[in-house]
Amino acid sequence: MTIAQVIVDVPSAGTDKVFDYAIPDKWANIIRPGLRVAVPFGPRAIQGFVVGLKSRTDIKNLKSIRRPLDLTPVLNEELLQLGQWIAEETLSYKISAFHAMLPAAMKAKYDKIIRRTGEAQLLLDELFEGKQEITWKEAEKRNLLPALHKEIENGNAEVIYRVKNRARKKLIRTVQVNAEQEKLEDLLETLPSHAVNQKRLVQYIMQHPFETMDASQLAKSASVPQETIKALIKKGIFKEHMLETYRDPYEHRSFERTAPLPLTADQQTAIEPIMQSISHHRHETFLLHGVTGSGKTEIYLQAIQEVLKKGREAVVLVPEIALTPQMVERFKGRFGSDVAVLHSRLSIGEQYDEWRKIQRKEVKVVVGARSAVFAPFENLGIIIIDEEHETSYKQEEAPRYHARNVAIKRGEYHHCPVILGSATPSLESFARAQKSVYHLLSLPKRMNNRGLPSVSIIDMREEMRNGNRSMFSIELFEKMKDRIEKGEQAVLFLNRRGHSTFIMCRDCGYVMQCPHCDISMTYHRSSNEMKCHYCGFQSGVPAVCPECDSSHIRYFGMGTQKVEEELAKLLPEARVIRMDVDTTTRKGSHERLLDQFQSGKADILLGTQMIAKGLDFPNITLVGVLSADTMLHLPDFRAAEKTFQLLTQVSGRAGRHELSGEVVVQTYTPGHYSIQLAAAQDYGRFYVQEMSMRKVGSYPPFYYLALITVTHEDLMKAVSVTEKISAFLQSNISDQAILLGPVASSIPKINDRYRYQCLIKYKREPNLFPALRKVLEHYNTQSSREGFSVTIDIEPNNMM
DNA sequence: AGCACGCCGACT
DNA sequence: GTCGGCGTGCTC
Repeated sequence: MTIAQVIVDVPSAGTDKVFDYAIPDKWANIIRPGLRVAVPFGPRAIQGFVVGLKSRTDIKNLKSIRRPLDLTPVLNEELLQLGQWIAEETLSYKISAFHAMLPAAMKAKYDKIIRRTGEAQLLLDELFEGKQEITWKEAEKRNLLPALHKEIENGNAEVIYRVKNRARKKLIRTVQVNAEQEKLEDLLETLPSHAVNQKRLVQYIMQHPFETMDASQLAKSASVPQETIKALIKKGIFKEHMLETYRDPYEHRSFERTAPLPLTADQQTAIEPIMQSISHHRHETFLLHGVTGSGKTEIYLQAIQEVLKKGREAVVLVPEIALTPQMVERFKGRFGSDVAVLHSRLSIGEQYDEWRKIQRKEVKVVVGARSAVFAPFENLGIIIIDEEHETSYKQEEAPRYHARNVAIKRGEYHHCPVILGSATPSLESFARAQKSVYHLLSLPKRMNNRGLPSVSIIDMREEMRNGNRSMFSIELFEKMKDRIEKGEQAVLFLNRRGHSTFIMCRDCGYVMQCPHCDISMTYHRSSNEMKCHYCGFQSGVPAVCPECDSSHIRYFGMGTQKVEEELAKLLPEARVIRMDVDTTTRKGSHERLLDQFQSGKADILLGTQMIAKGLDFPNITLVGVLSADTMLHLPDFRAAEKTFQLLTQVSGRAGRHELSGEVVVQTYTPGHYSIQLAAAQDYGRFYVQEMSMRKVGSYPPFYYLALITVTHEDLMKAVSVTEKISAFLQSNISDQAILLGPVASSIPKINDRYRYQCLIKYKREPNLFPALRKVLEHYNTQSSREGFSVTIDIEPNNMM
């Protein structure tokens, strides 16, 4: 007998192991590693992943697999191994890792029903309303559970657990005419006179003969309702076929094919080692450091072309917010229908279909966000990560994996190159390139000898001293006016949405805080409400100070809404588009706003983070950064790096084509090296300077970090558990490692839960991971019911 | 995670 | 005496 080893769909420390199941004979040829199966688990039925087969087991009362949920494995041998590796590296459960690697449609839904088994009885008839079964939910709602419980005990009803497979394929109904011309004519006469639709449809198909046709399209063309077609199917006039199809998110778009562009000398030099690696079937990680507009994408495209020529496949990762139609167009334009696109703005069904195209080998290239790194290709020839420094490549929920590490792992397996591209590489990557762990490739110049935009730094303290209390410096204001007159476009960047960052009482200093989080609330003018950007709590705006009843309430700080208002006042002739989370929540709104801007329906694009990337519009000649300091003062050792990256990225939006660009950076700390060096577009010097800061602070890339966060509703409980964990870890690490804390998190309370944490900085600590594992096992099983949550983040993006 | 089993307080 | 509160431990 063969036994299946199964990882069950229960994310907990106690169940994070293999469970053995017997394979019923009828499934013996189907059940293989990588397949999803429905298995009994305690009283329930749940989903599981087969990870292996074996011939014997010590388990006494072995249960059997109920049924397979797939016909072919959804995870191949490589991905099964990769999942287990991710679970180890990120200290998460195997089941969570498997789910992260698959489209959401593969995650099973469960339902629970009560079915009657006994003979017809008066009471049962009443409970079931004459039906054979009712859902648990319905029984709960109608408060029937106590009565039903008795019937279950008496053996008149049973509880059935069902695993629902959500991975549904979309089917379309097609029809073929299954009747001679004569028969149709007969029908036309015999149909009753009121059957107008059927008559019209028969006439239509007599005039427009066809082989096979999509039923809904036929209904539309003949202008009859769908039911008419069904009626004729019943009469045997049509033969129907259900045809499997894909939900195509780019159905109504056509992409113009592009040919490879001639490479510049710099591009040629950069691409050469990549081509070598491809042709020698060799794994190597390249860091492609190229200034904005230096033509990195063309290198990607030509490297991919080479990979396709060799009959292998390519994965391109792009930050989620940069996955604009513009970006997709570049790949679809070059490789046409060989491209699948994967990102979170697709519906679950669309994601599943794109994934199936990859699995069935109908595409050769995948362009996608973080999770596309798991594309189930079996013959990978290259993995490209564009904007490799982007923090969105690290998943913020468990499993907290970094797509860069996963890509390199897969590159090793497939013996293929991994390209990390950026104008502002993360310090970690650049340091590895310096140590020749990665192979550094540089593109120091912009394409076609276009100069980098000129950057001027404006000291806002100086403006203030000169009596300008507006949010725009004289220079920025004049330049905006100038662009509007010339019909050119400007981009204004502010890393903060809402209207005012906080409101404060001028008499007593009261600042309105979120009652659930330890953070000040942001004023939103459009809805006239105070919002907490952490938990979403909203409340009205106080007319008087809740503390001292004073009416002197002032609005401090500026957000995008406030800037929009100011622009309307100061530059009423300017047409402004605002892009932030508040204006782009609806599906497709992101794309629509950018289209409007591109087609010249606005002069100024005002926005947050999301406009910093990938915008490539020829008419932008001015970029204004309203406050370069907002990020710089965050309690984060990467604040300077993030500021540098952001300023460099934003500046790169200007003057990418014929017109030259200018950038105005407003700041209260003009002397800071991250601002100065971003203005000079001098990555090299920034790297040296920032590395020395990191060394002094014992931060990455000199040390690795592990952040342990404990949350609890009760402050004292959170503190004491963090202390215990910290003491335990201290005794399990060497004196090479540094343990900091316990300290309150930089946001000490979110959603009514207090947050305490400790941080470990380490270099080589073989005992650390086993110790962390123990912490999780202990606190997540025993204490979860006491309301603790303990999370461990290896190499955290931020310390909050 | 769910669910059953089991051991203590407040009711018909 | 029993119903039901939720603490404990198991699920192949």
